[in-house]
Amino acid sequence: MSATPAPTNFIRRQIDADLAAGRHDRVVTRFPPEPNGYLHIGHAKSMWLNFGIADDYGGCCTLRFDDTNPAREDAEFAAAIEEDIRWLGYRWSGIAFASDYFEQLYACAVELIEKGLAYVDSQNADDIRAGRGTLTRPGVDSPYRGRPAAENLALFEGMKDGRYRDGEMVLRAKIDMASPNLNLRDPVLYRIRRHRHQRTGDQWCIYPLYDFAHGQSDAIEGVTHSLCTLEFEDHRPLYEWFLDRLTLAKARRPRQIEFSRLNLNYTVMSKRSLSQLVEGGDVSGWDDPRMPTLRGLRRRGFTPASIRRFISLVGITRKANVIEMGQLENCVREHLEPVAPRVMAVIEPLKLVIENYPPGRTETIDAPNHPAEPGMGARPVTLSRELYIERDDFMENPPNKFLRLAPGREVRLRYAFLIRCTGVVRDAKGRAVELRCQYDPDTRHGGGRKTGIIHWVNAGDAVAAEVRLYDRLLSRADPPAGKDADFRQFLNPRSLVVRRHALLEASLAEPEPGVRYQFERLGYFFPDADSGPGKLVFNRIVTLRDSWAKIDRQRAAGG
RNA sequence: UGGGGGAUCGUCUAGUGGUAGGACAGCGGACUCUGACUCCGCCGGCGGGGGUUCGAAUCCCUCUCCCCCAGCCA
Repeated sequence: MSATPAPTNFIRRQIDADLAAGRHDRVVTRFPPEPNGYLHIGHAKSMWLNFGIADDYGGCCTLRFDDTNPAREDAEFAAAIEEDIRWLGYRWSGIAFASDYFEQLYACAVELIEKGLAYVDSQNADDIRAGRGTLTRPGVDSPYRGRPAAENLALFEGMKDGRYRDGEMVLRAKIDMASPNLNLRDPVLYRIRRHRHQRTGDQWCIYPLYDFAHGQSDAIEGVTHSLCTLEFEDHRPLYEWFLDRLTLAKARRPRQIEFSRLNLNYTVMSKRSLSQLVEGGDVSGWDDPRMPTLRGLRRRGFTPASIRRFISLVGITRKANVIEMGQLENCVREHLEPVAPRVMAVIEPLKLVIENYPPGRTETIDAPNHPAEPGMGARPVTLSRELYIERDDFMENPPNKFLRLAPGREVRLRYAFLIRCTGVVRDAKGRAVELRCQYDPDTRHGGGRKTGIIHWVNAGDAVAAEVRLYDRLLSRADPPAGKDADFRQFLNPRSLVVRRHALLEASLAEPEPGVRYQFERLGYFFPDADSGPGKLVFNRIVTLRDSWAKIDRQRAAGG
């Protein structure tokens, strides 16, 4: 067992310094999703950080929904988010909504107006955009920038009271239209939006924007460290600009610290891209087992612990990164290997008849549920004259290192005896449909491993099932990312392979709820939500490491 | 080409003037009734160039490359 790396990072060091300097005497963080979609594994990084830090420092972490844009948000998303957070294993110390603070935020806006730091702009969106300038050219002042405070106050109140049309005017901070930081070029604080809000209903027709709501919400909640992703770095001066000027919680200001977001290769992570997959029908929904959403990972069979472990391994820095999917896969293998009960299942069955095994006879084998954990017990497995093996475990003209079955070759049936292939029954097209074998009863407890070992199921009592084999969503590790880039052309056509005629050993007729099984030699599997009485559907969470596949690939590549 | 960030093995990450370490991947081997697991070994890195210093991934200068920002989204 390797030593767990010390869970330190630049953020924790900053917190240590803040505590040492007496800037704060406790630690308060928050996890602030917008309830406009489902959580994905990138959010897991934020949760790991925010909840983890609060926990380790004896502080608290609230769940705060950033619900400042009623046009995009709804209560169903909020409920789904809560469910996903709990599933991942995190518990919030309190729950809040930015909309809880609408009244206070409004008061903050009034305070800014009174101080001459905000004004109502009657330009339309296009004019505001034009006036903002560009990356290299400064903006120009709005013709309404000089409105006296009293007029702004009256206008803003009118906005609140619904006396103007949507988009007719906005409230802007009066900062600096020539700032090299575009966020400081008189950012919009409030817009008029007549849209029923999931929580406040029709009480408001003006809504604050993120930049104005977030920092103040942090301050109201007593957040000490506001952790967010790197793209908000340029917003920090604005975050602080408000805090510097508002009477709200001036003494103990939250500190915003940014870290880089999580990226995984062979998939996409942005809400935009994920929506495209769902809307384009490329996946079955937000919980499709191929999706990097928490719901997708959950349905696939990933464990919360493996995801948390993954995040802890990946670490927290400010560097752009793309983590290898293999890292995540390894984490779930690492979790499941010592705990997953072993069973035998044949995904693509090929019939096998043991010619010298008496018809009608059966025997029962006690197969251990785990090779290294006797405490996990054993289950009975039936063996008889007719079995099914994996089609891949037979090859007519095997290459050198093929340790499986082939005409004339010998192999061990897992937990049973050696068999030798003595004949192949073929269909009209010459495809093998049945193997004839002879077994050697004296090899039942043979020691040492001299042949290959293959798994099998008994024809008489095997259970039918559908098995869904998942692979990476995309065929390309680094798909095009931009707004107009079409990553969908790189969808992996084999990201889902359905095997409808799999056969499982009889013990799997009623899978234990919540248990991830290892199908020996194949991978880890979990019952899909589509499973029901009389219909078994298993998802492959991840394959086992497979050095034969590697040899095979090399052979194919090298000729 | 304005501003803000970032560059350490293939990938992620530790390091904060004193032997560049870990994880994953890869390669080789041992073990094995899972080509699994486990174990052992190997491979492989400080973006480039200067400077300071007894000593630099770390400090200074310079160059290069990468990411983010022009929503009344978050």
